[in-house]
Amino acid sequence: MDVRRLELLRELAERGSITEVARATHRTPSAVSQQLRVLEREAGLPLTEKAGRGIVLTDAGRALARSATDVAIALERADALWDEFRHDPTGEVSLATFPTGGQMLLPGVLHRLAGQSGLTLHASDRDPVSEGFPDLTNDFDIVVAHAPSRPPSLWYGRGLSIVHLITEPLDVALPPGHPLADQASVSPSDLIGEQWIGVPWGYPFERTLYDISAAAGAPVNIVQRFADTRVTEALVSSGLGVAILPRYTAGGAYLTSDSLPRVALKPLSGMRAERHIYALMRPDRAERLAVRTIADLLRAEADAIREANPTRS
Amino acid sequence: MDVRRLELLRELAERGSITEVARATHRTPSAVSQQLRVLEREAGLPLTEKAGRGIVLTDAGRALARSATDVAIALERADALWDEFRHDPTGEVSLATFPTGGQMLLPGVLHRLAGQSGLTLHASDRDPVSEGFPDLTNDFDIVVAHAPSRPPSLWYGRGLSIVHLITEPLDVALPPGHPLADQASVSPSDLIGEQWIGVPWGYPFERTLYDISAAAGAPVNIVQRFADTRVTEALVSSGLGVAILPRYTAGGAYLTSDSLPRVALKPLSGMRAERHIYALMRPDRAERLAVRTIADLLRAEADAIREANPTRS
DNA sequence: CCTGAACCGGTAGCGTTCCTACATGGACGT
DNA sequence: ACGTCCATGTAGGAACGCTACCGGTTCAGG
Repeated sequence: MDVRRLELLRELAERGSITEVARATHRTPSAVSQQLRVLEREAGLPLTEKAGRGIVLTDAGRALARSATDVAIALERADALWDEFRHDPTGEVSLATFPTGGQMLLPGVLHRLAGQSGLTLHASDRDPVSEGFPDLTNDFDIVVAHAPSRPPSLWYGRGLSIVHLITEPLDVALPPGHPLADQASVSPSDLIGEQWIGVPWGYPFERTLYDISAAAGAPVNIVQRFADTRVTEALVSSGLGVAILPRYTAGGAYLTSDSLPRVALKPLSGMRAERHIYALMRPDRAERLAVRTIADLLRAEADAIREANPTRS
Repeated sequence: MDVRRLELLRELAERGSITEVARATHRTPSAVSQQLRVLEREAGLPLTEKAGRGIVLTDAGRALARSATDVAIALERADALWDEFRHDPTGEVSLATFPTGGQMLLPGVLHRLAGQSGLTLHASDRDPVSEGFPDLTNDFDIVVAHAPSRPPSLWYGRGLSIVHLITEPLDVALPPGHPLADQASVSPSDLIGEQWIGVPWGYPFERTLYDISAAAGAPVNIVQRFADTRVTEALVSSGLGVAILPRYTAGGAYLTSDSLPRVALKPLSGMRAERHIYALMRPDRAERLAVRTIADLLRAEADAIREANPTRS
């Protein structure tokens, strides 16, 4: 039983097709197929079965793939151990984040990282359009994701390592001269009749809009829908409506001219409106010293942001 | 970082010399040396250093070897998992035991095993002369050992898997017509003045003789010393002295003629006299389904023996 | 119904890897 | 000083895993 073969089985379990595994591991599909065939012969029972054009794992195959994860974890832990012996968290770490998460965390992380030479972070942003955001952990060491509720139950089933980074309040963004802008906080009933700048269907903050609607007992009137909070913020700033925006990322430095007015962020009273930001990692990758270092930096930066913003719920 | 190389490092940590590792893994010393050299180059720091004719591991080498154990455990667990999927605890298990341990447990275990075909047990006995009994775990899947005290602290340091099988009382063996043979139990002071059949220096029960001597406040008079309990028992049976014998193994069926009288076993009162019997396994080997099956049989047989002998402490 | 796309699997051949056989060199004991 | 033991180099051979290429199957669309 070879570890490399087990690793292939594991990739197959996570990616679902031999071609995808081949692409991810820089091999030919034929090579992958051959190795899996050898593994199956060693196992003595079928690990895959045909399903249409592709194949699916049998129960035995899935179980074996799970144990392959434990092997990978032990291996990466050994790797990390001797990295520690060299005091050398060197290497490359890839990171994917949703846009506002990167905006909030990456500047600080990269500044902290400037001290640590030899450790390079390749970050890129992805739109959290699809529900398959956790799938990115197959291709990135760290995936910064967010969810409205505390434990994203869907993620646990995949055995992902989950690090909670920060809980970010979702505020109501108002134009500067808005009547409600003088209040310390606004309640859902205050907002009846407002025009809303929302997000596209299925996007993150939609749930909060529903909650407001339910709490106020009146529908929210969504006149525009944008995925990019910069657009939303520009519209709110121009007095075209109100919106839900995350507290630590809205009102930032991305307005082109300093003379332009910003938005007023007001906490929502009488209801819970927040999003939880997590770092997701495949458990084997989470063992790498370089990955753990970056994860620690992310958490440190998130803590700094939380402390710099006094709680005014 | 290859698993096979890590495994070699682990073997080196346990066996101490490249030649021994080569012999154990059916390779040439040169091959072992080459692979360790590659591993060292990958690690980027020295794993071994010369010591006289041989080599010793550096601290880093030992640490890496420890993590290699975790990898081996994960691998064996995967192996066992798919054995379970096939409902097939097949394979060969090697076992080493001290003589009376084998006498007590092996007949029952082998009978129980007769039902399970495809699983073969290769057992052999070793004299527990040396202190290096746990070293046998390198060459045997299961080592049945005994110790006078509860947790043999020396064994824990090696990270061995330890399964407690049974606590066997150590009784006083008396000739059938001996004056004390009518009592339910005998105390150390009862035994003052007796002639003892002991064990060679450093052998298991010697400590109990010391304890008796201390409790009685008088020295014990050891006139003969034998390692084999059959000899001891034959002498006691002939009225040539008394001895300490383990309750479940003494008085057995190994007297040649049925007409010969046996010995009377009397519990020692007023002091603790017992030995603890354990199954020792290297943790990776302990994961194998076949090994676990045999270990379970050992424990079942030990439980049966304990229940068949009512406690009359 | 036929065609094209997507995917899995088989075969031949090549490159890499890892082992053996043999030889070298240092450390220890007699 | 010599033999022994142990680790470690070098050359060659065998095995393994990959690529390139081809065939078979399934499914969607005209």
